[in-house]
Amino acid sequence: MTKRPNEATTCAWISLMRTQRLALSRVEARLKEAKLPPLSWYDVLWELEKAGDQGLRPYELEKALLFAQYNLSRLAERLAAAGLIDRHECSHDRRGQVLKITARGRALRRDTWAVYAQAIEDAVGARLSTEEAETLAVLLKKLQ
Amino acid sequence: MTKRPNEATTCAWISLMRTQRLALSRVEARLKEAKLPPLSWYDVLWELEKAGDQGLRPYELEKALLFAQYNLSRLAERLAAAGLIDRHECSHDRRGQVLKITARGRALRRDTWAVYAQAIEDAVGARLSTEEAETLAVLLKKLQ
DNA sequence: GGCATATCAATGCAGTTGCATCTATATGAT
DNA sequence: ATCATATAGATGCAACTGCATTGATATGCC
Repeated sequence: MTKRPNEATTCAWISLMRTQRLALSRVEARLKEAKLPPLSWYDVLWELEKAGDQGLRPYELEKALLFAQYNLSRLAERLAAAGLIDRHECSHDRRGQVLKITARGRALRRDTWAVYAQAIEDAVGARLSTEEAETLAVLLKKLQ
Repeated sequence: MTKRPNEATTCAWISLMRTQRLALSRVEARLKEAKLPPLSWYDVLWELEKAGDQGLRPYELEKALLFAQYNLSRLAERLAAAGLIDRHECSHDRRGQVLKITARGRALRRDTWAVYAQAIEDAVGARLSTEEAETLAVLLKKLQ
């Protein structure tokens, strides 16, 4: 069945696209200003830090972060080149590898978070009450 | 003053980033499936169609669509090459130009909307009540 | 085991984006 | 009018992304 979006739906769609772009560009600008790497680096480092010693497989990161396979492959290459992660052989699947964060990676993640947290607070926290933020998150999750 | 984002704020931030990516990729996939150009083309064509006969200056489009100047410059080049817009000299500002949609451009915009509208309905309309969509739009606009 | 199929990750190539800069013209101050 | 500054838009180059494909291994079926 085909059904046209109503006014509210279209308006929500447009707001979603615009707001995300605006908010993201503000936050990315802060990171750049602080000479920190882009958010995608943070996202990978944080996932790996949470994963701890056992690390994560690239395909697990792909799913967790919604990255395209080839993008993650290249991002991992850059992170490894920068000494922020290590790529280990995977013992029980010789096609694969295991990514683990290094001490340098943890340090950079921590430094990035200092700036990132403030930027999130400015972009979101300062503009919504706690209750509004909760409502927003709930509504957004319905779209996922 | 520095203040850390609270749980709700962080959660809203993450949902905003993830949900937009997911929703956008679903919609773009539909367009691609239908062999239609990407959303950025639609956005420009629609702005120009709304602007009517007098067209719009590139810098006006930049502001309306939050495009970087160089991106719009190149996008306009591609749209013009595809015969979807015309670039006219600007009578009262010889640095500038005026962009106007062509008949082909209008036709493509219309065809794109048929698919786009359905995709928005599936990505948003089908997942939220009208009231929820309105609330979502209001909350998102507070972040702009 | 042997083969067909699926999954993991890398990569060549083309297209796009970001950054910095450039040219041309407009605007404002004197 | 002259000059300094600001704005409109284009562009060279490097980085990144998307697409399609590849190589390597794993898994399921007979």
